Amino acid sequence: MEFLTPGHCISSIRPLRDALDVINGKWKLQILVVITTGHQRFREIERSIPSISSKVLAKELKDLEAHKLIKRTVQEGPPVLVTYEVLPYADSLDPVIFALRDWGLKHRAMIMGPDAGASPA
Amino acid sequence: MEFLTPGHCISSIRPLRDALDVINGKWKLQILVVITTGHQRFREIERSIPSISSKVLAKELKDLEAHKLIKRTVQEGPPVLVTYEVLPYADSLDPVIFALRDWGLKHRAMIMGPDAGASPA
DNA sequence: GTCAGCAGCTACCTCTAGGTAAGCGCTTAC
DNA sequence: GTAAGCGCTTACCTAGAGGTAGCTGCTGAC
Repeated sequence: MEFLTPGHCISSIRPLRDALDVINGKWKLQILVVITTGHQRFREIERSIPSISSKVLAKELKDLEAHKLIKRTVQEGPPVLVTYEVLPYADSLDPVIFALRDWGLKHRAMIMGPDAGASPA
Repeated sequence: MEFLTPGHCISSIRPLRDALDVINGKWKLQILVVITTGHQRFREIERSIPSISSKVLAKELKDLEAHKLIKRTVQEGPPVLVTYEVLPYADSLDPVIFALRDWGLKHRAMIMGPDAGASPA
């Protein structure tokens, strides 16, 4: 880590805090992934994320919308439909999601040992 | 995001959760960065991270140690010294830290507008 | 009529992260 | 002797994250 010299400490920490302030909690990135994979309806998203509740989902969706990461669209009709989609800006989070996902895979492998390639559930 | 098709949803989410379970909270990555930059002593780390308390720092350091990300070394002497250093395994988190840091920078720039390059504090 | 689905919202609770303040035993410096 | 630094620890508190349950008004299927 050549760029991380003592003097640059604060300048490395502040952006980290900025990022963590936005994507904190355990749900936001998961929700982004799920919407990206094509689940655009509220109930659909809810069912795609194990053990999330509708209350939490509603709150997180509002947060994500406030941060300009997703867009909520209401299709009027007699059956009112709501769809969520990720905004282009959310794509900038891809490196974060990839890095986290990769590390999660490695970490699980390290904890389970090399003999546990694909654990169920 | 070509790899993210609906069918692969769960397989993308689980690693994400695994990772978030380990580096949750707003402090752990910051602490790793600070130790990496050469601050190895408790008080030093504490002073390097704005507004962290010794209580929280002590707890987070224990967590990081339990996750095999840092090592605590006690140098006996009459003045007992404790040093913390990141373990090689923690380097695997570099991509995560980089991605987060970069995104934090971009995000701040986007929020502040292009006219706010380097804000004070 | 009844049940299910849609997209949430409300009220209630618990649990944890985290903040505040103080103090411990030790050592060195003044 | 007093103050300050070291590496913490304890006790107390608040804020918010998150879980549980049930409900709304609407529509469509049986």
